[in-house]
Amino acid sequence: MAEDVDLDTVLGKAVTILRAFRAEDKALPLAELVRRTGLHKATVHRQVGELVATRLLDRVEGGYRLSGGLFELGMRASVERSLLEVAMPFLQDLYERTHETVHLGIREGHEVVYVAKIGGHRQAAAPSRTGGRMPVHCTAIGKALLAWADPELRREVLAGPLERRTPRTVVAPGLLRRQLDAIVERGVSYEHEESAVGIVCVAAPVLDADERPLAAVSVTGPVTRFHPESHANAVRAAAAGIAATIARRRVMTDR
Amino acid sequence: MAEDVDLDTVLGKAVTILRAFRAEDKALPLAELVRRTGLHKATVHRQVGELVATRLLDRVEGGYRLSGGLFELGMRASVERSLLEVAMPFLQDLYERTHETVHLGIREGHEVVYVAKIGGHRQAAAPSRTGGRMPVHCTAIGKALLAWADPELRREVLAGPLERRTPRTVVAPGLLRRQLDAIVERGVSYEHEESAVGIVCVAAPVLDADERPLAAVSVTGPVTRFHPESHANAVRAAAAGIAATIARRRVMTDR
DNA sequence: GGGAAGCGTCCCGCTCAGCGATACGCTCTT
DNA sequence: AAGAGCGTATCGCTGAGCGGGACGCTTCCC
Repeated sequence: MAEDVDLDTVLGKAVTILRAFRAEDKALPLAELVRRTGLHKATVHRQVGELVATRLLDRVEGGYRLSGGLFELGMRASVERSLLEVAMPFLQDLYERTHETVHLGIREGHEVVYVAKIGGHRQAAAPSRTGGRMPVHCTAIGKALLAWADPELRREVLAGPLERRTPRTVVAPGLLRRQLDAIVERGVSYEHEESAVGIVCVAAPVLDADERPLAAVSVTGPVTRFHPESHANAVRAAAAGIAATIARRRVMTDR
Repeated sequence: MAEDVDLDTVLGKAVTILRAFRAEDKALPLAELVRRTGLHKATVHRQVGELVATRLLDRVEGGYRLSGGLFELGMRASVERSLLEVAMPFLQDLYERTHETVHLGIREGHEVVYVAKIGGHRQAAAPSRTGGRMPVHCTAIGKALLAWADPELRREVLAGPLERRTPRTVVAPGLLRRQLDAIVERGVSYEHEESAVGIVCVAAPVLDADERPLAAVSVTGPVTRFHPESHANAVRAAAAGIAATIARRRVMTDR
């Protein structure tokens, strides 16, 4: 999946085990962890015992699962927290105006990490999850972040392989480049069933004083009833509001 | 601030260091970590180095902070996730009807852990944070969870010391017991400046088929403009909706 | 019903990763 | 100048962690 860690330090193994869990897993049996991590059975067994003792894992019938303590710990991560606290009111407004699924995402490497996802009863069946990842090139948020990114990063992504997620995923570097240029000009990015069939999306970047993208906001809906163009202004306004608040409070000094 | 772990296993130390971070900390210097954990300076130094290598900590100017990777990991914790996914639409509705801060919390020991907090621009200055903790006896959510809890747990809390947070915190076991009984009868719990001055709150429990409390929902506002009684029905309805959805989907098998 | 496969648990000797006392260099403050 | 506080580096000792292996259990299939 992503970058592996040290592999043979105690902590490295523990983290490898924790990362073996996916969001969709309810509980994983020991053998499955052995398979996913490639570690020795005895090692995983012992390690997992310690992880339970330190309350990072819960032992449940059918195996192990990530504990609530880990959830607590994760919510203390400062960058995500402060961004989230500033952005939440604007995301709420956006949801109220559209009543469609609202996302807040940041870029990490060539992927988008969703920091927040809020939606109502009729929300579209988007594959995104809070804390989940998606490639940058096939989502509205990702394209917004990429459009305002360093030229070097943009080049990297355009050069690297562009994974095809649906028939409409943009995998031609030339086309993607033209889209990115258009995005900067318009101030918003669109996605038309490029990451999941039936889903469309509009996003706008949260820019700092130097026009660098800190995050991006999006509204997502099913292609059957959702017209991204008609929400472009709302999304732009939300992103601008977040940016202004950040500038005022001077949160997020780095990254 | 709760149960410590093993202390002298590698993982125990690492977790102790991670737990030394509070939600309000931006970045902690090495020396502060040494102070909070009580570990040897050299040990913390090395350990912290490895935590950075495993991407659980970020090194930033001024020290270290919990990384985005930890946030990701935490969001995969299954219990919190599934509860949150089911509850979110109802919390959104509740926010839209009240435009005050909405909380979702679960009980862990004698404390409440906030799983979600959503609010708008005018939100009350509540001390709660997503992933944060508060004592059960001084919050509306806590009292709701306690009112429907096992008699044994109720007894434990009533017997234990009841920390005074504000002049209005209920610290008399007799009074608290009478409140809890009234809560069960009414179906909602109230808090009048018992955890923080200026803040009032109304909460209702999410009950499973056996009437055991899985979580609780609350609406919080400043005492100056917010009248908890007038939102009791909305909170009750939201909690009931979540309970019904859980029953239908049969999430949260245990805990 | 017997055998094989998969799983969780336990054991045990080897070795190296982690330990913490100590020391050093740097930046402020006094 | 001296001292305090901090981050970093060194360095032997030792026991925690390692992984090959064995054992008992259940499940599934011939």
